[in-house]
Amino acid sequence: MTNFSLDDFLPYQLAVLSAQISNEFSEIYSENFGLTVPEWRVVVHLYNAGSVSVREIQARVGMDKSKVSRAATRLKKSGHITKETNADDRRLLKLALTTKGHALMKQIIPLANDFEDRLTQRLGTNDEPFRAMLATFLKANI
Amino acid sequence: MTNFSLDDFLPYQLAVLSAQISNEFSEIYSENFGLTVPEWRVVVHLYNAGSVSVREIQARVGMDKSKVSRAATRLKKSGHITKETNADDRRLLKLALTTKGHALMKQIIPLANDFEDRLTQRLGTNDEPFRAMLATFLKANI
DNA sequence: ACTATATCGTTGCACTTGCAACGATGTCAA
DNA sequence: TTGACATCGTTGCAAGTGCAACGATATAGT
Repeated sequence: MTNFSLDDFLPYQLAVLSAQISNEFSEIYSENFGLTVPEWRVVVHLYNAGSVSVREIQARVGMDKSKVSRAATRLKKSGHITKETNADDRRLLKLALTTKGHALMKQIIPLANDFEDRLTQRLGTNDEPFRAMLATFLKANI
Repeated sequence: MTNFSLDDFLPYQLAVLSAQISNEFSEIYSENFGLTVPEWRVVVHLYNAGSVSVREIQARVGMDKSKVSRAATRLKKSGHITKETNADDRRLLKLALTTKGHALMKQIIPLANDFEDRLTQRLGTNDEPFRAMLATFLKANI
């Protein structure tokens, strides 16, 4: 009697869609540059925000601080970022891109933009309401 | 010069949105019924499809077969499903809900529907184009 | 100055994950 | 029938995850 179709269930649909897209995109920065998803997020945020703490990245990109910390450790080892302690508050770190990290971003950004263009075409969501909904939701939930 | 905002990047937006929703919904079946996400997906599919193999679940709900296998092991231990070998092809399993598993679904379905209603209200996506896009994309990519 | 409390980033731990390899079973061609 | 190959579900393993606990540092009240 009671019917329920997983295919039509919005949380499931979003999960599948998101996982699919995330996998496709991660191939770009994984295969070409050896980055993981958390590393990618950290690098992007540093590119935008300059020198920031682990805590700030955690708050802004929705990752646990241990995830940020470990991504930062790997990124430092690979030479893409530096880690200094903040002189004003020595509990804080100052993460920042190195020249190498910056060069990396310069390479990835065009690829990311291309990917997004192709994606919006595929989804047919170049029109605004969908994107506006996403932006509103994200701002409301961060 | 080259600018790039993670907040406006569609794959990132979808990932955050999906993770947020998935966490919220998983609280329902996790706290109330002790299910994990893979277990939930297996149970739902069995509820719809009756008796099916691991392979079929893997194909239909987008999970690795090891994930399905482990979820099935846990679900059998908790008494929600049975595992028999298919007599016609003894490589295959026949997974099926027990009475207990069926009763579980009867309890969860209303909660899932309520959750989805509240979610579509929150997102303001009760209108069709967004859902149609999702459905089209999923069918095209499975 | 001193104690209690809060915050920051790291780490230990148990758990999950994806992937490859495996044994078991089935298929098909010679 | 036999042998080569494909498919199914499970498992070993390395890596990633969330969470709690920790040491180090800062803040506030007395």
